Amino acid sequence: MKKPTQKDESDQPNRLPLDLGEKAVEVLIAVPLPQTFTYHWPFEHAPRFGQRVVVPWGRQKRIGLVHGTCAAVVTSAGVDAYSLKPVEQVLDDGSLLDGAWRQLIEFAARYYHHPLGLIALEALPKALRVLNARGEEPVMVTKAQAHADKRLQARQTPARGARTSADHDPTQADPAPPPVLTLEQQAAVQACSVAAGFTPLLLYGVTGSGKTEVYLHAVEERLTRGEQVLVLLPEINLTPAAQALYETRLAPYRVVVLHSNLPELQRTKHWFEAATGAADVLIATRLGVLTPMPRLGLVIVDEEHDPSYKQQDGMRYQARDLALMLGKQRGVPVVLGSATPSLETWQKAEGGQYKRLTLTQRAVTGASLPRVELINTANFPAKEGLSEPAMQALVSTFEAGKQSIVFLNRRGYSPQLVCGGCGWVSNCEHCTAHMVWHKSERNLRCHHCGAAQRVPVQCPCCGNQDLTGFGRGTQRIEETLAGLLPKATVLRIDADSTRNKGQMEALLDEAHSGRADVLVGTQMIAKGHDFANVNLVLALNVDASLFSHAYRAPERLFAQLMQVAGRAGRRGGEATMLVQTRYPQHPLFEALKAHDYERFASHEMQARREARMPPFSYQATIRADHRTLGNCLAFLKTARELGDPLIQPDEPVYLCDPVPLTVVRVGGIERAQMLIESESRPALHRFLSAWLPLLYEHAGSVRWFLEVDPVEL
DNA sequence: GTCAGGTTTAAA
DNA sequence: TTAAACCTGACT
Repeated sequence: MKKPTQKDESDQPNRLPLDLGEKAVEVLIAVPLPQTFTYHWPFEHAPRFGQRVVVPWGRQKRIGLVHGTCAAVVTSAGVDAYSLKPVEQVLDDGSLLDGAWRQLIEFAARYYHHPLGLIALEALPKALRVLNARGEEPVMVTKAQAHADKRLQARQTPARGARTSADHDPTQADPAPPPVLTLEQQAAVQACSVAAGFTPLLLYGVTGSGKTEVYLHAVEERLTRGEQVLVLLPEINLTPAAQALYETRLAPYRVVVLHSNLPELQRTKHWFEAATGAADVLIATRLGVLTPMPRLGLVIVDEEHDPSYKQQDGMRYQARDLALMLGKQRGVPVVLGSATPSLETWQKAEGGQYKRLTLTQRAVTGASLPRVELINTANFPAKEGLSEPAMQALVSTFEAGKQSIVFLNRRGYSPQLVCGGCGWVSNCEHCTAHMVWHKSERNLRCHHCGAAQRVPVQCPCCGNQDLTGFGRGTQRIEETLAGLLPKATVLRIDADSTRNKGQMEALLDEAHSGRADVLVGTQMIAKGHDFANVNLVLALNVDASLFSHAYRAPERLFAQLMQVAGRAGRRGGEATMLVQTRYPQHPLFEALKAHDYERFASHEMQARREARMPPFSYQATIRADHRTLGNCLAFLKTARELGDPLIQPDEPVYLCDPVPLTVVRVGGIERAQMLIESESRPALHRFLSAWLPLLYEHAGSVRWFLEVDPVEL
């Protein structure tokens, strides 16, 4: 495929520049091509950046975004400048997409080497980027603006610190008065308010130290200045509680939420409110970082270390990194909050590029972090997953009227079903993975491709009826606990039990009300929830992550364990966390016992430095997908041959051997990848820019994509 | 000869 | 990304 470079005027002597005055526009279209598309502008009024237009596209029509005007057009291959197709319709009488927004998406396109048109249009709500059946769309901006003005008028200008809505709503019980800030919290809030211009701040605080209170005060302070605030959270699950809290505490300011599970209409409305400036606070998951916010004054990234900030398809961006760029471009402070910062962030804080605000104590007086004890499974073998001391602790916690959390990062009943006769295992026919036995749903499910089937009554291979589950997931532990504590209420919180709308809230309600005695769950229960009565945390099945060949696995495990530990003892009293492991002497546990993130970080940082791993080097991967692994590897091999001559001697870039992914086949597609490394970020990017155009020409039927700063290798 | 299915290509 | 054109193998 010939890939024309936009406005490439070099080496094309026989092409005539054509003066179209202001009569041509460049339009962004949602197609995976790096260039803009040029159209004739037949209207009297001038085009504006960000206006949506309807343009002919092949034999259909598409919505595009005006990206610029061009005075002169050079005809490029296949395009006759005299027959530029005209823009058919202008959908907006203004534009909500300002220069600041443009800067951010242009940065994202450059940094992630992803087509600008795709990024720009995918950042808009669906209703604004997809032509409806009638083929015409209303003119939106005036309407949105009018709506916004109405909202602004409806909101009485609040007195500083006013909390009117809570006072006036008789249906609502009096909320607890906001807690008094500790000195550390006050200092952190102070640092956020004096921050002027782009200031990256790391709010480093142990779990329960009241980071949320710091956010609330910092946000409120920005709101009184008439600024907007963007609050990013790692998971959709965390948004309802955050919304409720921000709404009561910051009333009557307007708080809106944006995430991918929101009904389409809501999403459009909230986006408009943020983009027109009608909303004051936007609480959002990673996709929120690309929302235009005209009065933006502060960005908060809560749990900045969380891997969910990394988008894992399409443009594979890291929302935390884009949030920092957003802050830099807009000249506003960015607060990154975490008890266990990512090593990338920690390195910047240690180096002084980020200002560190530390909260060392739990905010509730008398609340302390749980005592961490390791149970060596060599000495106390586990029966049905639970060792003797673990069972005793669960029983006595229940008898004392306290709640326990059992953390096991694996859902389903058993990770595989095996035949006692012939050794058959429940492999997925589309993936190199086992199908997980879901006992309560009575099926086998592949967690990679989603395939499901009934549980066979007998072995499909030898007919033996002796089929047993191998390994334990949350469902099986739930069953075991029900047997161990027959009088207790055991609740399971994982992706399966919270699948339907409202289920998560219902389960959390029950947990908070105290009706539940034991909560079994995956990492989902570890994140952000403020359980008052939990005194025991039991972590199971952690050993796989200790020696995983994925180099970030220990970092993730440590963060998860610190996070679940933080669910215990939030309202005072002695709390305990038990970890079942065969390797109690592992240094990760030493740091965990001391609740010492810094020790863990410096140990891990040293290892990364020695291995020249991020953050001491910069990486990208090329992934290749095809039905046959051979084609994937062949493409990557070609890619490497194309890349080698592009490497500059003074800017070393290393192309590693192409390798199949650990899970080679998913949904019948085989996958392989090649790692590209450099100790210089600019060198890496210069190389990628030169290299990628060549790959477009050699892909054939292999599907490929680039990932910058990959998290999983 | 027709049909279903996958693959390639073009889009201003 | 999307849709139509193009190609291939299976089957009446």
